[in-house]
Amino acid sequence: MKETFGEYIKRLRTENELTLTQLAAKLDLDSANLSKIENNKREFDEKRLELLANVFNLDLAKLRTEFFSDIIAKKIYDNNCDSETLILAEQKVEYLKSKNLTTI
Amino acid sequence: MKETFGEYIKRLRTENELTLTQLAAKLDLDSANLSKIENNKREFDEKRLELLANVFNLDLAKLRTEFFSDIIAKKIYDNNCDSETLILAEQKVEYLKSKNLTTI
DNA sequence: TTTGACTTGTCATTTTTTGACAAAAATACA
DNA sequence: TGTATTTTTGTCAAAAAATGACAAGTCAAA
Repeated sequence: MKETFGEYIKRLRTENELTLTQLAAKLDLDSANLSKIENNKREFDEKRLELLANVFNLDLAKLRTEFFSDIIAKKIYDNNCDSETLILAEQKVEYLKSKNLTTI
Repeated sequence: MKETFGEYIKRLRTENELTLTQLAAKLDLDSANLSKIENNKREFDEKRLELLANVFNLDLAKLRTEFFSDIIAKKIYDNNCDSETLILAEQKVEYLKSKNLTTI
């Protein structure tokens, strides 16, 4: 079963026997805020992905996939989007690629 | 072939022979900003979806699907996310549903 | 009951988004 | 042509959202 990005960080942290304070320091983050991230009450900031990958020796590309899939899942979930949304999104990605569009 | 949400609005507008100014007024929006939306230089604001549906007599649910798929597609595209991202996202949506999680 | 680990609440600051307007560019058309 | 209309682009103050920081709370183990 999948987990949220916050739960993923928490698992990494506990498996590596780090306290919130210890990991927060490595991520240049307040431990209280890291707690919120782990409990899905704040978002992890994209700019810390590389740092996170280094701390736990993770593949950055995979971590990015975890991260962005999480953001997308939350958007779908929070807005009660129907099952077609992701299918349509995939088509639109292809369209954007084909047009080489510069979006906002 | 799919189109962006902005292009979709532009098509609706021109097919219905409205000027930017005319449609912008109906959407309570500055025509200059509507132009930017149509040209993928600004985002359409979710709060105007219902208004848009009314103006062109569209199904709001379908319009929402168009809208959110667009946002997701742009995120994927802008961040060069790999093809697994959407698959993972779908799994995470199921996970969120199963846990009835309240996200941010 | 003290200590360390974690959680929650709050708020000023920073960052991002939005609305609004001016002006330039493109288009239509007499 | 010249002029009116439409569309696009640039800019910026104001509004909204995200972030960092810190205080104070709970909880569990020693």
